[in-house]
Amino acid sequence: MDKNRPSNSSQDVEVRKGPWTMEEDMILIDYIANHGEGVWNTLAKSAGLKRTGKSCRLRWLNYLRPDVRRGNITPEEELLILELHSKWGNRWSKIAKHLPGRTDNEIKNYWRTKIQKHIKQAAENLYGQTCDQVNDQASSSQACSMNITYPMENYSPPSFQTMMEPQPIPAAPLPAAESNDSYWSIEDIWSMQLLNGD
DNA sequence: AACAGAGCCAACCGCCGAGGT
DNA sequence: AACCTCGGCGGTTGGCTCTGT
Repeated sequence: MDKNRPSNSSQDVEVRKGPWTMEEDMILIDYIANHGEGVWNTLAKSAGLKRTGKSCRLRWLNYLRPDVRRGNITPEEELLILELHSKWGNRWSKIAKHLPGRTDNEIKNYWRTKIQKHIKQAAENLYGQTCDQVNDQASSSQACSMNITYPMENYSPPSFQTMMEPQPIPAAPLPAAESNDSYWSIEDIWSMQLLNGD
């Protein structure tokens, strides 16, 4: 049984799903502006929205909140995401707390699209195999499960152009930090992410 | 211009832990 | 202690948009 099933009580109130309309957005914004965030299920009912509390919360946090930043992830943000992901793995909300205005959902989506694509490419370049093949091997290797971190205070970010240009493939999967002017290249980080099992 | 595939992202789903009764 | 409700989280999906052929 789903513990999060909206508490419709006895009367099966119709619950809307799918994309939010502008009217719904306005209702939600207006209600929160006047009453603040409260118990989401109550809020949804009181505001007259035929949505679950969870849906309202998600919409507000990921889209309607005034401090939500939208648009491209900056190179600095990308590096921070990589850094924090290496520490915490898929703890998106935790990572998002360190990126003001970014939501966990946005970071998660960004990771799945942009960064995983780079990891896949790096893996194929490194091993001449498909990412699936590499993942199969990594998942069976104890060495690949270790959590590699790299101190941010010692990190000197490369330029955006450098990051986006194809880098020479490192000879070893885990190059020494000293081998590249004392900081990790973006490809190194991606490779490490790969070997961490992601 | 039309189609197919890839990319992107908003939203839903299911699980878990906290807190209240 | 057991149960219930709620908020929060990570994973997944559906559909829209973009890009290449």
